[in-house]
Amino acid sequence: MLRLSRKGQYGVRAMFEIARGHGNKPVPIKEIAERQAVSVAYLEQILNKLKNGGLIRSVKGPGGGYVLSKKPEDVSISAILNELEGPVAITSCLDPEEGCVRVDGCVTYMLWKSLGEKIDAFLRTVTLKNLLTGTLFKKADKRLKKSA
Amino acid sequence: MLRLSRKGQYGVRAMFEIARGHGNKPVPIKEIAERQAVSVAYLEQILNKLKNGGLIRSVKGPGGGYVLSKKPEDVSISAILNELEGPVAITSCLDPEEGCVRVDGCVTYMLWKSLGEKIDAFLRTVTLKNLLTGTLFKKADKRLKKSA
DNA sequence: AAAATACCTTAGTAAAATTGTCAAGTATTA
DNA sequence: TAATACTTGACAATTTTACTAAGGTATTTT
Repeated sequence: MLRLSRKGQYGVRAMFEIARGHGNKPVPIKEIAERQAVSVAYLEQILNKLKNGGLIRSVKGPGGGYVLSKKPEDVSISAILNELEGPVAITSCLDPEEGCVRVDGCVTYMLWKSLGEKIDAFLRTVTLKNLLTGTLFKKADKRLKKSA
Repeated sequence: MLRLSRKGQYGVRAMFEIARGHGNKPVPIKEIAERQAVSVAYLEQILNKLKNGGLIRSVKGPGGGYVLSKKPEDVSISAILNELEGPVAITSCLDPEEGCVRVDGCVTYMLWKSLGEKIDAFLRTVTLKNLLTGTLFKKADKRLKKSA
């Protein structure tokens, strides 16, 4: 249950690939597609959304490709998934576009809302930098080093 | 993103209805269906799964219905959703039945695994009792009262 | 200038998952 | 023994996902 769509997964991995090239040359879409074994055409749709969201910029022409708009440590997984799939909304009544039908006495409303907030809070703490360095929990790691 | 299926939502609400009658008479399926505006036939499938999972028992004959197998405080949301939809598996590579294809260097593996664990940890802390009393965060509430 | 490279956009579509319905039962008790 | 209530399996409608296809635009190197 609660599975993330492949689009979201591809998006995060694509952002990771672009982040790897941060500071160097732009990363061409073809290269990303090969690494992920996804078609260029499909990846284009995904990167297009991320571009419209301002997370990446594109450089046209030979030698072109995609570049991060911000530093890797300033791009959270939450931001990426938000752009691709909208906000976390465990139930439709929590979706800003749909809204709750049965207003009266929705006992589970708070449950799903809380869960959604927990999830997003976690995803906001993880950035591309964390993926690059392999340290998922920055603060936890620092604490460990201090106490060691 | 990360939406829970209606089956899961109905299941939790149905368990809530059954929990409300805990200690009294069994709750007939017809009553649950009316409260939730779902067909009896569909609800039957859901309750059947929950019954096979040992979360509820059924009482046949006139005056019969469904009863909780355990006390409300011993039934977590995690247990309910697990029975209906299997374990939390953000990606297919984390699904026990599918497994990971690209074994080498899956940078996002830990990310999705950690997220899944966070989610399940939260859902294990919330029980039907919490829904009944309206106190989602038992411990947090107690702390607040103490410090007040 | 023109050819090559690479991004950009929209429309459509096949497969899979979801969300149910329907029919024909079986078990229990007033 | 009739009424109530649960049980099971098949299957159909709808929606979502995960793409493919096709044509276009922008930039740079030669």
